[in-house]
Amino acid sequence: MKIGELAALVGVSTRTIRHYHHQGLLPEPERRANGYREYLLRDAVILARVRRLAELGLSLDEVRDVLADDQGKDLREVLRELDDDLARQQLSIQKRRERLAALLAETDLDADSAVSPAMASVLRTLPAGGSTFADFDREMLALVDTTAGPGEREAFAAMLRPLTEPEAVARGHAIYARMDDLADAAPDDPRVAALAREVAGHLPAEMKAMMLAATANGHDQWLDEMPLHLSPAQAKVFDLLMDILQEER
Amino acid sequence: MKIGELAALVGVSTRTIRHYHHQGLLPEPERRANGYREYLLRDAVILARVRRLAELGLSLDEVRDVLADDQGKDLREVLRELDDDLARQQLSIQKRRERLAALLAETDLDADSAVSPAMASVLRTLPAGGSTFADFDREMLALVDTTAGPGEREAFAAMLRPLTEPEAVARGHAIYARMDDLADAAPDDPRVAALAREVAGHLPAEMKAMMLAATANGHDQWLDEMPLHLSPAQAKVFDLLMDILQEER
DNA sequence: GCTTGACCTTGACGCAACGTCAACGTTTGT
DNA sequence: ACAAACGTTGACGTTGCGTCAAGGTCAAGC
Repeated sequence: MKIGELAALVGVSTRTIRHYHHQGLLPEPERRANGYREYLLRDAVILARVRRLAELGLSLDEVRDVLADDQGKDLREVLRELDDDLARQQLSIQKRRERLAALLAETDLDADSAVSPAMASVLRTLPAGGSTFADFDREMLALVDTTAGPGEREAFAAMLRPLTEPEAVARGHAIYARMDDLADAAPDDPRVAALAREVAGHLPAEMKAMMLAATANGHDQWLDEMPLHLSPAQAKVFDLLMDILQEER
Repeated sequence: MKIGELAALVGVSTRTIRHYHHQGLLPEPERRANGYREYLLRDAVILARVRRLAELGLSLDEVRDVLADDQGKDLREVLRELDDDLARQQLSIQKRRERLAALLAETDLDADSAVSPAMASVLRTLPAGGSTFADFDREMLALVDTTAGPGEREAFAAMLRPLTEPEAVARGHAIYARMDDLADAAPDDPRVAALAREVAGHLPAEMKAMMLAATANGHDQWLDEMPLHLSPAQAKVFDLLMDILQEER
């Protein structure tokens, strides 16, 4: 039979058959005088076998291997690996669907897709007006929010809740202003230490605990990544803050 | 921050970041005097968003679309489609794992991977010695076996069981020989009609039913595909056989 | 004999989402 | 001062075919 007939018989495209020839999965058959490939039933059998394995999810390379040491010895091994692989895929899809469901539930309430709704509501009430450092802080919070896992986001936003109360907002506003003032200050400026203490008094206990845990945990980077936008004095505030937190513990 | 730092911060490769630039997913940042890209925290936020969506399984094109009409209006729609897609994938993986489990159970008993074990056991007892037509028949059976669904295979093999009993094997042997004899005969040879009647008496009732159902069912091809290897007289045997089956019904 | 349409041939590019050189300039640490 | 590490652009490799491109072949109808 001709290639189109074989293709129709087994249910693949002629391109697929030629591809398999090229990959050595299906031997090239005899040619007719006109150059057409002349297939026999055997070829259909082989092709059908290849398709069966390929449709199970084996790569063409794996199919070739399996067909090569035809003993069925290696076959079971490969199939088991494949099954493990599929099991993993199932799990990962399951997790993705769960995250999706959470995301869908969220966006039903709040259309802001940039950050989680929990964080969005926090950001709405945090001080923002014109402070360079406030902008920096907001971006940092947004970043943490987007990189966190689904459950972590709510926990993180909950941690920030105390900072959204009117008193705390006013106090935060002042802190941002004092941070801005340190933009060009020297690291040993007396305002640095004072501000660190102020911040230590301002932050919720849970947040301090998390910051300590994060630095202890090898996630030391979260501070070291940012100094690009912090002046030396501002960076020093963070250093001192961390020292204070360690002592408090 | 430089590209490597951004990459480490968000947890992707620098290549990925440049790829996103190229795809317009992440705006190209300012350059330093030396040509290095200079990233800000905003970029990290955007990049993290892209990654979140991409890891959910959105294509980069879809991510771009979602980020474009940022209203979250289209987002839910896309997410729902994605969820449907994932559900379908879950199902297909589930089916594949079931087929795999069946295949593994089979191959534990029988290492012949060319055909199903049920068919293998049938083929082992069917007559085979030196007959051209017997070879043809075996190949056709193997082809049907490999192209059939998992459940169908056992049913098909079961249908052939009666033909593996000693008496039937001897009779089949004779039929094959008579088929071989018709290789160069004319279609109106008297042996043709006689052989068709013999075959009709030889085949199990269930198999006849299936053959009739297959031809009635638009699956008319199963005969028309093969004549390449059948002489005109041999093809005529099949035609007459089908006529007889129709009358019997 | 000629056209038309349905096949066949080989060859090559396209796709998704990056990985991985290559060839070269820059920065950083000792 | 020199090597290691990092940055730049550019281009090819991967997987499993789909999809032209540019023809040659064959059967049928005029």
